Amino acid sequence: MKLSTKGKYGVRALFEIARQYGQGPLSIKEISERQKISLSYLEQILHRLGKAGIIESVRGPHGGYVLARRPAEVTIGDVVRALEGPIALSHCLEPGFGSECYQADDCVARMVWTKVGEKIEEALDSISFEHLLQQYHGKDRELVPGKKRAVAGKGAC
Amino acid sequence: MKLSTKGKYGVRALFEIARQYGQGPLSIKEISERQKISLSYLEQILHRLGKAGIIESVRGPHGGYVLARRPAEVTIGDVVRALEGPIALSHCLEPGFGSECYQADDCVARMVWTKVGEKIEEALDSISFEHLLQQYHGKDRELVPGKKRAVAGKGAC
DNA sequence: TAATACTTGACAAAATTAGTCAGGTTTGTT
DNA sequence: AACAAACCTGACTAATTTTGTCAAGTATTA
Ligand code: FES
Ligand code: FES
Repeated sequence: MKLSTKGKYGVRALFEIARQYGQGPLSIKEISERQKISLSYLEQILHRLGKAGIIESVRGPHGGYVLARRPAEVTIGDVVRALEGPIALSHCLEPGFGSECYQADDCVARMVWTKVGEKIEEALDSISFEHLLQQYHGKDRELVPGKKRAVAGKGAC
Repeated sequence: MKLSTKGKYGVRALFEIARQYGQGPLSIKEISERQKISLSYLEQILHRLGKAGIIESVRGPHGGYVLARRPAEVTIGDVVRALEGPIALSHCLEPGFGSECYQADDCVARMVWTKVGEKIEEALDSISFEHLLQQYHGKDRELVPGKKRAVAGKGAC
């Protein structure tokens, strides 16, 4: 039960874009540097978020990415669904699959994974980027000399 | 966000053991046949469940596995934790890791994945095998001639 | 004492994930 | 018009994890 890096990087990248909300586009290069995510990999991630309608791209010089909606209207769930596919704990609970599963009406486990999946969605959808921004601004952020910022190792959030 | 087969097979195997509760041990071979899970693979799974104190093994002829507690006291969460490790969406949220993460106090994502993780645990722990048994017995289980029973393909629950 | 059943650890095939790379195309600026 | 900044696309590969298999045990009881 781990999140893939796509989901984690996606949230961090989108957080940077959300932070910029109302102040023009943020370039992919800038995001890559601030969050220490490989530029090429980030392209894939942002592209998916674009296709999902969460962000919009502005081309040309001084272009970049912009949030497509207000931060309060973008949830962690939107990002996770866009990057990790639908929340279906088992393959046969995915949207199109239901009808194919010939033992659906005799499957004890179905109820279990369905219910847990619903709870996960609930939790993911209850957190918006507005919440993240509020939390971020609420914190003490003095620049102590030796203090490091977001360096994403393998295990980082 | 998928469950591994270990977790899914584990629940199905334990369901069979729970069904047998109070009627002596159920052999690994029997479970393997009823749920169509490879015997060798099942050994690994049951062994882990044993180490976690969820089941007990009875050796010798007519031996097998028995639930260590009443079905109502074994939850899906117990099984998932035993087979997939602690529910930590990100590596750095795992039990022993917290102190190592040097950016924990400056990590926006931490709150998100912690909260979602808690919700998942809540959902998993709210379902016991007693619930599964009740649901199972509540269903109409007539043996219609052509009807097939649990054949676990790759995508099955 | 033979048969049944659990125990352990090593190993390999398959699938997935994570990330790179090499080209594009679009668009604002000069 | 030309240039450069920035996004777009798809193919490709290395690393990791998952999913098992296999072999050689040890324990127990009919
Ligand atoms: S990276 Fe460790 S708390 Fe987020
Ligand atoms: S196997 Fe399809 S519903 Fe469970």
